[in-house]
Amino acid sequence: MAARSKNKGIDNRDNILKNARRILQKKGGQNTSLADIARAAGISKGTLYYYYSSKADLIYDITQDHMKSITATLLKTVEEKADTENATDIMYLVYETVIKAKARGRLHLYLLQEAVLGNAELQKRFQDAYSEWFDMITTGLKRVLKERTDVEILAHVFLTSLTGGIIQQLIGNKSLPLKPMAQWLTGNS
Amino acid sequence: MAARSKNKGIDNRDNILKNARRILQKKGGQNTSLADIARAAGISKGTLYYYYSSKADLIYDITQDHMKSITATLLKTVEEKADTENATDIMYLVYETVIKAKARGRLHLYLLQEAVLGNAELQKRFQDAYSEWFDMITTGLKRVLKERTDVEILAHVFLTSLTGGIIQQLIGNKSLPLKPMAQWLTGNS
Amino acid sequence: MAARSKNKGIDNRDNILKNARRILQKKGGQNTSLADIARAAGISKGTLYYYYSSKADLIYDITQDHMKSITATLLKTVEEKADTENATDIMYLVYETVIKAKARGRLHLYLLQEAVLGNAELQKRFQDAYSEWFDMITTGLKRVLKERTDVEILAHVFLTSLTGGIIQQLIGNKSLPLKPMAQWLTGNS
Amino acid sequence: MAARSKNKGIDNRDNILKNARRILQKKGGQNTSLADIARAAGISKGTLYYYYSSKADLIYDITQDHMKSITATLLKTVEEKADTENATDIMYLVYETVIKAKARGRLHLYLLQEAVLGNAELQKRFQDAYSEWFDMITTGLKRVLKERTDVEILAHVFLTSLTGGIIQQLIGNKSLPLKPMAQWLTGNS
DNA sequence: GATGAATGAGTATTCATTCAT
DNA sequence: TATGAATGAATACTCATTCAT
Repeated sequence: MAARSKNKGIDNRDNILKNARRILQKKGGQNTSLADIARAAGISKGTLYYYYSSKADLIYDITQDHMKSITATLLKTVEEKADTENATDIMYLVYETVIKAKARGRLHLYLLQEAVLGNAELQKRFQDAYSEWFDMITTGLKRVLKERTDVEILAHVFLTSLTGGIIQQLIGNKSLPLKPMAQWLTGNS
Repeated sequence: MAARSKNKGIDNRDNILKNARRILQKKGGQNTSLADIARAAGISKGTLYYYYSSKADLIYDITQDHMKSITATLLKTVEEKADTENATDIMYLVYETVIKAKARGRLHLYLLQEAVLGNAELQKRFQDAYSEWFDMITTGLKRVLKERTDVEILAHVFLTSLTGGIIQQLIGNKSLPLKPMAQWLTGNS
Repeated sequence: MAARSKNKGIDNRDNILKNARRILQKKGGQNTSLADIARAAGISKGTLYYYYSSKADLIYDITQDHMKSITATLLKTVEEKADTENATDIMYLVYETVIKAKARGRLHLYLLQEAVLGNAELQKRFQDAYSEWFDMITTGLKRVLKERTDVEILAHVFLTSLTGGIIQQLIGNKSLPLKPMAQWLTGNS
Repeated sequence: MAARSKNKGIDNRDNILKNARRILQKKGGQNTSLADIARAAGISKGTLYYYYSSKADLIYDITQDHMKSITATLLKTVEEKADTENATDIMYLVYETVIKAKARGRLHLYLLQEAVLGNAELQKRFQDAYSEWFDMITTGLKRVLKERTDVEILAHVFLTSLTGGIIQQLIGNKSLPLKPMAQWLTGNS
């Protein structure tokens, strides 16, 4: 829709992106204006519009960045430990790591809202991210649970549960028994 | 905090509530102003404020309504069928029923956002709802899966997965294998 | 302009008046709505309009009440003590009594504003009050300062200074040397 | 509290200020909205907020302007004529000049109200202005009434009387004998 | 007499977006 | 490249006033 990746001033875009994510995580989406983001990035509103032709454009790139960040977290946890740890520990670690990053969760919820509110491009990005994470989880689990044939279903259950866990964390529900849940999920036959 | 359930003009409050939910589900929270809600309810903005002293006040009642609606859906599915159906079918039915109600999901996401954005009253309401649903699910499952001792953990996994499923549905992810997931969840030993 | 002293329900009007003055003094004019006044008087807004056909109408009666209250204060101070005390003490007492009644001063300022903002009836009321107070002061001073011929000018200086003193008190200026000022005013030859 | 004198767009701030004072003097504070002020200044409401981040912020600058204007008037009258005229004439001239500027008086009353209604910053400004005027009057009078030791008390009486005179003028009281009052004030021994 | 319900015009404030320089 | 200035439409909320019962 909007012109993206103009290839000009990539460092500037990076600077904007970093600061935008930082302030969005701190203040929450609805409380952050473009003026706030510009100020956080140390540039003027005019300059912001020089690099991003609309708010939707900026939000798309922020989403991109955000998704990559989650993917990196998953990758680090799943890939690096897949050989040394058992499935339960990995799953628990993912639960803990992803769910407890509350500021990131708040940003996630905000971007979700933007996507759901009719931004088709953003929705596509979320769907792609889900696929990507699904593949990573499946691949990781297959390496540990070699003999199991239900890994894909397990991955779906786990991923949806992970998303739901983020939500629960955001509304302050501290009582989720993440460790037993991880045990239960991997204790399947 | 805000005076609620003053018992005055209950019918009109109901009218407002119904229409507010309807339009919020259709247009999404961020795109709906109090003026829109008043228009949808066929009253003036002034009248809206006669019944609800602030937007937060109105949203709280909408949340109340919304939660009750989900609870009723769950209750109907879980309680009524608990004796005649097996656990897998019940779980699948809940998945389908709750997840596929897309408009309701959009409202859910909006209320969630409001809660997360610092509305403590609303957060409490969400936490209470989670407890309530957890109890219902647990009770229902215990009736069917009499011999199982892991019902509570199963309930947690299922409920988080259910929430995550709502999110996936909202971003247009049609590929969740809900039936196999339900089977997998109840197939545990 | 508006129909006043309808002779019906005088006690109710009195009740409204008393409570209106009380709450206006407490909360200040701009922060007090007719709803507040009705609530303070323990009646509905509808009833308020039954007794007063407009806000201006109510404010006129409040002004009437307020002026009478100041007049009574002046009368009590000037008349009762005119024989036993000297002019300086009386003047100082008036200064102190009128200026230090801060809540009443705040109401005075509010009514003043209303009058100045184009309410001719109210302006007339203020002018009449000034005349009345002027006469009282003059009469009182003449009784004490029998031989003086400049009493009327003194009364004008004193009355304007008194009004100015109320203002100074309202903005928190505590440094007015009221006693020396009273001495100075009566020390004239 | 609010960021003032940002040094940006001083000319436009001046334009806003001038027009704000003009329209406030004409219509009175309660009848003038920010929309009115913007219209009077020939700019949009948005632009008004570009220069003033809140109504209180704008009002503070207007007060500043207004106070300076009165100070300048006083200075011109007191300082320039202090050597050539006698005390009575100076005092009378101040009475006349300050009291008769009715539009300015209306603005004064409005700002007073704002200050009294809990705006601490504004109250401080009024107190400071009183001190400043007091010093000017005292200095001016001392130059003319060299031998007098009661100049400070006289200055207090005169300044309060001056404020009271403004009020009387605002409610349309034309009968104040300013000349005799000035004579009386300087005729003290 | 008394009131609850309804209203509509008005208020300060926000913010994404545009544009001349 | 970069920005300061300007905008207008939108937003939540207030309040004096009306009126049917």
